[in-house]
This record gives sequence, C-alpha cells and structure tokens, in this order.
Amino acid sequence: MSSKPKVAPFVRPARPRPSLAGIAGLPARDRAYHDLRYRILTGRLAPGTTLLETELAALLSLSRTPVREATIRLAEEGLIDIRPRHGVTVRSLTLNDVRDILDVLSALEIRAVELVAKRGLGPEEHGRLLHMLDRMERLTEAGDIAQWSDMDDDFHSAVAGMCGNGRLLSALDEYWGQQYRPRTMIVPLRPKPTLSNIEHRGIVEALAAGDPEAARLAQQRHRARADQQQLDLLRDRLADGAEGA
Amino acid sequence: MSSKPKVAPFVRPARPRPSLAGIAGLPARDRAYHDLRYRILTGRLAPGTTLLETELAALLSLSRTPVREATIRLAEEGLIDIRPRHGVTVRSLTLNDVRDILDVLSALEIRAVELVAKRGLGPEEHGRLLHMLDRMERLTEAGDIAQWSDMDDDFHSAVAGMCGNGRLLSALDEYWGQQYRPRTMIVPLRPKPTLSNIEHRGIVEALAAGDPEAARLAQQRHRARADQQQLDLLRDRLADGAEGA
DNA sequence: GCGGTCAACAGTGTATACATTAACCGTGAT
DNA sequence: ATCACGGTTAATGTATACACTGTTGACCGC
Repeated sequence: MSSKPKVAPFVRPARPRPSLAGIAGLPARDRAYHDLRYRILTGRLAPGTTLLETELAALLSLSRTPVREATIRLAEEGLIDIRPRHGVTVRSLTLNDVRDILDVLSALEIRAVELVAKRGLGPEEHGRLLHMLDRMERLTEAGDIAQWSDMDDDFHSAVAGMCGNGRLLSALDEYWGQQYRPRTMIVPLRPKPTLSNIEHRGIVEALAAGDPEAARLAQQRHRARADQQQLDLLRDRLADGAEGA
Repeated sequence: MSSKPKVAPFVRPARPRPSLAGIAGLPARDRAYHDLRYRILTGRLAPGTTLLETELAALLSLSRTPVREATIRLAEEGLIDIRPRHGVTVRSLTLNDVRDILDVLSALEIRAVELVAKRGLGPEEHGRLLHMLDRMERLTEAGDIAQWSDMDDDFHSAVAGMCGNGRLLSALDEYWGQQYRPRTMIVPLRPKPTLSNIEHRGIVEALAAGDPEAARLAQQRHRARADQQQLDLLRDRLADGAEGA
C-alpha cells in the first residue's frame, strides 16, 4: 500500500518540506547536495556563513569533487554564492531578492493551477484538498499558526502536484526552496489566516468546476495578497534588526 | 569602451541566440558548458546522440572533470540525459515535452511583461521596441520568415530584458534554450506572421500605457495562439517522419 | 606615515589515478 | 533452447595530485 505504483503516478508530490529522508543510498554528490540544502533551508547553515571547499568537504567527510558538484548546483539554485578563492557563502536575501523570487514562484504556481483546472479534479483529489482545507480551518481556530503554515505549504504543493507538468514542478521546487527561509522567518508574525482559508476554498471550487480562468484569477489574487503580506512582515522583521533573510 | 559599465544595467539582454562569443577567457568548465550547449542548440549534436564522458572530454580537449561539471548543468536544464554507464544523450523531445516547456516559458514571459508594464516604458525603450516592430513587418511583407523569426526572438527577449528581475530572466533563458531546437525546426513551415505582428503592437501599446492587466492579457493571448500554432506545426513535422525535436 | 610593488601562499581549477559497480557475455544446467 | 549465474570489463564515481592565479602582507621608497 505504501509502496510506489507500477506506472509513474500522474500526480507527484512537490515541495516536500526540507528533509533528508531517503538520501542514504545516493551517490556522494547527491548526498552532499541534499545535506547542504537541508542545512541551509533549516538555518543550520546561517546566511552569510562562508566556508572553503576544503572545509565543506571535511564537514561532510567527502572529498572536494562531489562537494564541488553539489555547490555548483546550489549556486545555480541561488542558495549560495561561489566566490573563487573566498569560499562559498550562504546567500542572505534582501527584500528585493524575495520579491523577485516570489514574482517567479507565483507566476509558476498560477500556471500550475490553470493546468489543474483545465483537466479538472478527480473525486479522490477533490476530497483530499477539501480535507486539507478543513484541517487548516481548525488549526486557524486553534491559533496554531506554525502548523497552519506547514499545511499551507502542503496544500499549495498538493495542488501543484496535480498539474501533470514535471518541468513546472521542478521549477516550483527550486524557487520554493529559495523563499523557504524568509517564509519561515515571518511565521511568528502572521495574523490569523482567515482570508487565506477563504481564498483557498475559492481556488478549490474553481478547480473542481474545471474553470481555468476562474482558477487563475483566484490563485492570482490569493498570491498577490499573500505575497504582499509576506513582504510587509519581512520588512518589519528586517527593520527590527534581524540579519539576512 | 567595450567593457562592462560600473553599475549593473537595469535592462539586461536575455536569450541571445546561440553563440560562443566571449567564452574565450572563461574557465574550462564554462567553456565546456557553452560549447556543448551551442552544439546541441544548433543541431551540431543531434538529438539522440550518445557520448561517453571520455569521448566528450576528447571532443573538447579537456579532462573529464570540467566536462562532468558542464554535463551536470546541461542535464539540469533538460538538454541532455545522463545515464550512468551509458553515456550522456542529447535529449530528443516529444510533443508533450514541448508543450510542458512552452507552458512554463509562457507563464514566465507573461509575468515578465506584467512587470515591465508595471514600471512603464522609457521613451528610448519604447522607440527601440517600435523600431523592431517596423522591421518585423517589413520582413513579413518581404516573406523572409527565417529572419522574422530571429527578430521575433529578439523582440520577446528585449521586452523580457526590461523586467528588472534577474532570476526571472535566468529562468526564461533556461526554458528558452529548451524550446529553441523545436522552434527552429518549424520555421520553414510557418505561414506569414501577420497576426503575431498585430499582437506585438498590442503588447507594446499596453506596456507604453503602463497597464499591467492589459499587457498580461495581450501577452497571454499572443502566447496561447503562437504556442498552439507551434505545437500544430511541430506535430505535422514529426508526423512527416522527422525524428526527435 | 602612506602608497606601491613584489613575493609567498593559499585556494581553486584541472588533470589524473584509483575504487566501485553495473552491463554484458559466456558457460553451464535444466 | 532458454534461463540463471558469475566473471570480466569498461565506465563512472570519488579521491588525490598538481598547476595556476589572485590575495595578502611585508618591505621599500617616497
């Protein structure tokens, strides 16, 4: 039951929360990549941290070769900067960086939602989404914003996962990773996400109705508002003296 | 004179046509990357071509290390497949692949256009775009579809380059590369792009007016129609027995 | 005291050597 | 004849060695 189906599933999970699950058997270069990414996203490697290739290799108990290959990937994803002879530095994002990232991310997510609507929702999928919405509303009432935020990730991830476009999902993953840290930074500042819950319902309705235009509009408005809120909160947080996002 | 300006220009060119200009002084890994990418996009390395790492290294007169680093990048961009112990293979795209790519690309481009409209067009920028439109219309009348197609690239590239979001431009570059080959394949099949020319004018008008919603709509319609046409032509071409896109 | 030049060095970029592992082929049994 | 098993081998994954180049700091001249 818990194992993989024989054919590639039409629906694929996207953007799992940062985790190191299942990297055990992978080649060293992939372990290095996932390990470093995990440390960066969870803050174990704080923004601004600078390490030499040699130090990274020692940290991961590997030689420089796989570590280099991993850092190249991470640099392309925008998580680190490589400055030759100065080491690799964990990127610290400015407000403008976050805005840029969110602009890309929301464009991709809007397209994903359109695609899902174009194909419509199966009953099982619909049920799953509704169930998530219920949970999120209960969490809102209970005031558990942290867990609501995780579920929010899961919800958007679940919807996107139904779009059937693997390249789109990969791109979403990448940019989601880039905004993960600033996003978690402002969780404690969030007000009750009552509006988000309502907007989520609207999105699911449009998806179930198979109406791409309505879905696009709902998703666009939701993201525009939510992203603006995130930027505002982040600005406050940074003004408070928190360093690097 | 020819060197870089002191401050990063606000407008940056995007998606230059495949070229090897200016890779002379770069590190071997970057030369390998650009060289291979160029060969793939221009068809010098045809889809389906398979080469071992050693063979690639010999081809480029380099050792395996920089070649490996280049192939990893190319694989992430979707231009090649790496199958351990079977060599790297130049990807051959199916119609579904192209559709997926265009879905991502158009989503990004729509967002770029929105951003440009949000900030509005300077007089110099406006003039430059209008000038391009004129040229494209003359090329259309002259029936020079090949050159029109190049200018079309340049036009979309120029617009996107004004969006001011570097990450968005990088993503555009990447997906533009993925669709470049199938796009050139169908150039000889294209009808006179009269409609595209009209739509382009509409887009520039919306940009000049600083109306993001109008720009989004114009761009969205343009891409939806043009992409559909491209897919239709490609289907014909593939049905004719052309192998791999 | 300040600025410039040069030399030593550290760190990366590249090449190569070594280990590992999966593909392929041959052999043997059923 | 076909399938299974195992050994061989070739290709990759990883480690290391080497070379090159930018940086840093010291020393000298102004």
